[in-house]
Amino acid sequence: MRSKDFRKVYDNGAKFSGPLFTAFCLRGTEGSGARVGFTLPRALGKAVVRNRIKRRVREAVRRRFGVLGAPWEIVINPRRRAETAPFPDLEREVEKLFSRCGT
RNA sequence: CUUGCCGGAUGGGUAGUCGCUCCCGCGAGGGAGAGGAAAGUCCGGUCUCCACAGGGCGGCGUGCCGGUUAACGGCCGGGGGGGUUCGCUCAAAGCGGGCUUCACGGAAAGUGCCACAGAAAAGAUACCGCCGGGGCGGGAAGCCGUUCCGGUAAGGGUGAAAAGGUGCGGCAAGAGCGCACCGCGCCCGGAGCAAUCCGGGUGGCAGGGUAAACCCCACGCGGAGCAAGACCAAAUAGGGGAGGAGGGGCGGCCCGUUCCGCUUGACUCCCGGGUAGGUUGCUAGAGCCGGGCAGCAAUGUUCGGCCCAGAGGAAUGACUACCGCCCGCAAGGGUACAGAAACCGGCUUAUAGUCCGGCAAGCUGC
RNA sequence: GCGGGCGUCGUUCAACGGACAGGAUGCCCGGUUACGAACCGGGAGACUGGAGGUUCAAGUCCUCCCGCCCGUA
Repeated sequence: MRSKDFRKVYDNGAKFSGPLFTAFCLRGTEGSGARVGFTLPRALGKAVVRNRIKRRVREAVRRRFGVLGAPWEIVINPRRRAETAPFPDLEREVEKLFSRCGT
């Protein structure tokens, strides 16, 4: 069912591009919690690189999760730069995305 | 001492804040949490399910000998080739040592293929040359030219490869034709479990290469894979069974609403298969650490101690500070290869620094 | 997890184990034309993905790596 959810967000969601990642956002049904998914294709690098990117992005999302008011369903496609970019920059980008969803 | 190359070992540490997965606990809280290769998936097993009388054919794999193991194409030991280096020796040959390397059964079972060159490439062969004899021509003659018949594998030339090698004798010229040494085959004796080695005798010598060409011989192998497999099990559709109206249809008695039989069947109950989903398999094991014993070793065995990730689109982290190590006067920079997916034994490949061993250069000292 | 295929001039395809790895297209030069296209003539362009091995000889056979593609549960 998870891959169906991803499909749904890709097909119907709004697209936001940034320097560190591309995100697809879709307003979820009221009552259910907000959900964020990540995609890490092999093109991003080997397993070590993919793991590191995922953990940094997830940490940034975790720290700014409160900014998100409504139960959005968001899929984030990180770029390769997300591995080496300074963490505050990554955090700022995530916050920008979440606050735009709020409006 | 400094570089470079090749093997082997190792694979940074201590705190703080905020998180993740699992376990223990009523709770507060506590505990555990990537690797030597977790990688490539090149081999072998464990474990599951499926198949299976026996035998033959076929297919795939392995290939000196012995050991080791659950098993292996791995590992250990030994043997035999090749390469390199050192020593013995005036030198060569030879012998011995070190290092290193080898898919190392069979080409006297059969088939195929060996380009070009070359006379000839596999039942050998006579192109040139060499030697003997005959004919013809020239010349006074020695002899020269030419042609025919025969001998020859020493020499030339070709080739990756041409029917043992070197030396002496021998011969018309030659030839293992004879002899010595080396090589090879066979026989005998000895050492060794064996591969094989050593010694003696004997045969003048079998006979090109290729099996990572087909093949022959010996040995081994049933097939799939944890998305294996097992259990629980919605919704919807459909299947089977039981009951079944006061509904529909057909039939029985002459007819029929009363009676009886058959059928259909709303509806009720039960059953199994099974999808989504969930649970399990799932981590105590050919396990790790230390010691003893057996063995040259791989390895085996025994005693004591320890419990060391189990997730499931997948946790093991993010950030900060300080200390290591390397580069730099400093500011500062660098700190490899790389992320478990049922589990285990190997192989292969990647790897910054640091340490150990070996080799090769260069510099320096005695 | 399992099992199958491919890698050759810039591109796309050839090459019984045997000479200088061959076309097509593209590229360059010259001709033709008033100038181009088309056409004609000539030329360059590859150590066959990498490293070893077998063989007298390897793009081809064998082993190990690298990269890419496909099938399947």
